[in-house]
Amino acid sequence: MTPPAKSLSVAFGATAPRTLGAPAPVISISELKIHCATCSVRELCLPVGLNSEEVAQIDVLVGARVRLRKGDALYRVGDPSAALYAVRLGSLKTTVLAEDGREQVAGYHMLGDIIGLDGIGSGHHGCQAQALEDTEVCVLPFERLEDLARDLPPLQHNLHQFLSREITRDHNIMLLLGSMRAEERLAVFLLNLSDRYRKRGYSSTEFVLRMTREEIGSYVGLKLETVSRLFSRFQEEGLIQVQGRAVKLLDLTALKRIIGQRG
Amino acid sequence: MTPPAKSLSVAFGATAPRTLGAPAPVISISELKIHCATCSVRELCLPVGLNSEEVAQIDVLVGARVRLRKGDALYRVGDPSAALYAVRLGSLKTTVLAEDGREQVAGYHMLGDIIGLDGIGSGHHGCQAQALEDTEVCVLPFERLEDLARDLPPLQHNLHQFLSREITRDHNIMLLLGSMRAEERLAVFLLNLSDRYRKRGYSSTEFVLRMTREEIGSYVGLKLETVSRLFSRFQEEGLIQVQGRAVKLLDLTALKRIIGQRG
DNA sequence: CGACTAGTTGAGGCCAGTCAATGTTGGTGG
DNA sequence: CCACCAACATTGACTGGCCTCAACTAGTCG
Repeated sequence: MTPPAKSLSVAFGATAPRTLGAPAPVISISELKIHCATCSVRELCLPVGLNSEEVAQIDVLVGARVRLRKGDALYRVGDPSAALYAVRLGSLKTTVLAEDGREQVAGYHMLGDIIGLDGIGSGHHGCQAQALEDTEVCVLPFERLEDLARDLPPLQHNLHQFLSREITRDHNIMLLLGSMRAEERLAVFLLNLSDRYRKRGYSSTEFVLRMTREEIGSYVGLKLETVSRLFSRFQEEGLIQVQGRAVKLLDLTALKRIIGQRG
Repeated sequence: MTPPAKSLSVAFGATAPRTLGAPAPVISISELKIHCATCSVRELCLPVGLNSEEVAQIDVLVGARVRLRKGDALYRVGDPSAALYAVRLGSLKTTVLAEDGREQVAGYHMLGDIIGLDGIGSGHHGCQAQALEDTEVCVLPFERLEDLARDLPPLQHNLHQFLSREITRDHNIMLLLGSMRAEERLAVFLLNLSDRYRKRGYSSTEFVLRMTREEIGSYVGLKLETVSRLFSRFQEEGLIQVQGRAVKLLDLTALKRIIGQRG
């Protein structure tokens, strides 16, 4: 349909990252090939067994890297969706916007996460992805991904797994938002982060939050003051230690015990 | 991999519907072929243009129908996931379960909806699907669906659209649960139902709810008493007319105006 | 240094939850 | 056909958890 090289730059033109409210976006697009075969996050992006020949085929797929500075948007609501993105470095938040301007953080994404899955259906993004710090993502043009998936059943299955897992993840957040008390929500949030850091080889008990209290609140359906108060209370109770965005989880068992406790 | 006929009954053995709490499930599985080509809900299940030859191929895919009686579970949390299901008749709810037993309704599904999308990733269902009335679904064995999708790019794309749309839908519910007031939530719920009935050729202003107040409440993050009170208030204000589960929307504009109004 | 953003903490209010009593509906069996 | 029962729904009184508003502090960046 579209010539391989060209389609990529078209995709970029359409989904050009830009600082919200800023007039002229400054983005670095590295055309230097990053080979999946030597990429340190490969086992996160491509979890099931692909042999080296198959990985080589995926290498062809990966169009380029995009570098984002803190605050830059990778894509915004309504942008045409032409690609998925694999987080190589840094982290992002995705937010859904209501018509009246209300914002809901739909997810926080770090190393190895695949984002942009929501745009495939309608052809344009239903949410916005924004870098929480300096960030790098690999671009996976979706049309090429579909083509390749037809030849590589394991890749096809992988893709379905990513989509399906995202649905399961969202269901769990719905459970949190729909039926948990403030305490529980924050405990779930912290334990979830802990788990994800652990899986990536970082400390699961000591990390730096990349988002503000307000952003945390938006994610778990609370106001920023409530988040702040709960952090303080958890600290008083010896569950955690907080110093601004630096968090240390002191008592994982107690945190887990909070979840499921009725009022 | 698995012989076509056998794999189907295996799938049924694994995901056998059963009444919750009932000792012996009574399910009707009709082995009679329903041909997609003559199915009245085809344009809902298969939205993009497939030619008649391609539809014939999908016919081969559809394994059987499952009949469910009100209350029967199509699948439950933890059941191995081997198929997607297309709703041919009736309606279902899907619910997520917390470890402590709390239940959150994740969605209501009617004519033409595809469910079971959450199970693909992990290989087992992360939620439970239960019939709200007498219901019939078509079984789409997932392995065969993946095989066929490799030969039929439009089908492949369709599948991705379904998965992606489910994600977008979930994001919108997260927005609702995370940042809307009770009034707004119920207005969104009613307008969403209205819209879906309209798209299916039913009245968009007069319909019968298939779920209890408690189930509505679970879906939108409210208690059943709050749902009941709001229905009464909407009626007093002339927005709707309620008689048990029969609902008539009298003022769609006013209902839409509710959404986005800050406390 | 001043302006700004992010975070903490307190006082008070309100929306939705809780508890409880009563009404309504639909299915079942005598 | 009607009596009965269980599930569902409505409504009221009260409570409480989280939000709102507001003051203050701590960093950060030009």
